[in-house]
Amino acid sequence: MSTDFSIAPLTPAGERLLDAAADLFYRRGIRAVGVDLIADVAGTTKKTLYDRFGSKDALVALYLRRRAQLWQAFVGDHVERVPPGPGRALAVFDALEEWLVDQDRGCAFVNANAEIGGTGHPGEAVIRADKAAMRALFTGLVGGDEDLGAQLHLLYEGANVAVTAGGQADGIEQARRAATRLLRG
Amino acid sequence: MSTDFSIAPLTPAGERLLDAAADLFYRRGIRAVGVDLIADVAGTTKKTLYDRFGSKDALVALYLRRRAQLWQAFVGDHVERVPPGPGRALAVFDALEEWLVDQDRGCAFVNANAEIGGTGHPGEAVIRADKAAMRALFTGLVGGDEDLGAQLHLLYEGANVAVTAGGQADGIEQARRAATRLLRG
DNA sequence: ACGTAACCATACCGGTGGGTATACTCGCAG
DNA sequence: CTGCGAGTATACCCACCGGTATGGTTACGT
Repeated sequence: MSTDFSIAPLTPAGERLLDAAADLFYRRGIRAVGVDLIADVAGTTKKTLYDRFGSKDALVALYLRRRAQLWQAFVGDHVERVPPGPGRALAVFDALEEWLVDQDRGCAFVNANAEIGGTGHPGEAVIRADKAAMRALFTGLVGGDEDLGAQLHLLYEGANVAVTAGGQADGIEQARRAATRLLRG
Repeated sequence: MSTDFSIAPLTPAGERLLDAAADLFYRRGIRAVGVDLIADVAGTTKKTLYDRFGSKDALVALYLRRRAQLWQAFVGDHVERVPPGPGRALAVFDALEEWLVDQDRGCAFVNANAEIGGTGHPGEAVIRADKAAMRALFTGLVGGDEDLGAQLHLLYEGANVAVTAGGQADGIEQARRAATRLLRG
């Protein structure tokens, strides 16, 4: 299970382009955002975009890879601030709650999958890898119990959807409560 | 909570258009499908499409409304085949499993939300309503316990995502097991 | 001093997007 | 027999899509 999606260093304009693309792709959707707009927002030109990334698809894949890195670092930090034990699994839900304050369009990977799933797009592998990583994270936090890890992961994904697409304000709190009950065995 | 999205009767060409649109929107995504293609697949013309539906947005909203009706009827049938009791909540997961055999692109509402969420699109209300209906269904099936209903709903949404975007083959089975444990109190 | 990588500006390409216009045929109800 | 709703066929509109071409300006390493 290769989860190593390292990102090569970028030139300044390339960095600005990826920043702008990430923000626009997440907030408006991938197909809804054209390369002209990305270059505009980044304060550069389409030429530079294609010089750096080669294609829109490659830029999309890079956006997803970087997003996976950022989120996994974010949730990792949250988890490590809690003493080892069952509380660490619950800390993932705290991390999600905090993350969603700014990122109110839900899971970027679920959203991207809606647009590029089943097309052979280079970003699909990144989506799968992130979901597998989250499941593995939960499994690790509960001492290797793969069933329990998978079930906590379902609550995590469900909370994300319920809050975002369903407008259910207490989705994460409910997920935490259900997780607590599952953790009690 | 208005969940009444009745669908007016359609002319024959209108029916074919809605059928074609529903299939294409679900399988390829909303923005990825143009009105020309829809008219083509339906064996009619763009003119007729606009005569019947007025705009692509209206057609999308209708697609979502009809999809919600179909799914809720499907899951309702499954539930009613099981004797009253906790088994009925588990039957929803059986329904989902069966449904996903053909509909392998996951939840149409989650996917649609990825594309039109936050844009003021007429379809957004349908998405929210379907999620609320599913939560209410679970709550009703467990005798009105809103917390338990919401938590089962999270497992349902999570399973849908894990199977589709995550490629997790046993997602529904894990959801069933977690649900069983939550139902045991 | 020279090459080169990074960047900017602009124009262009074919294809497609949603949506409109015109004009014609059919079947049916008054 | 006339009017109308449904449908067909085709052509058109402008905006935007992803992607390319040309040509020029900096700054830096050798």
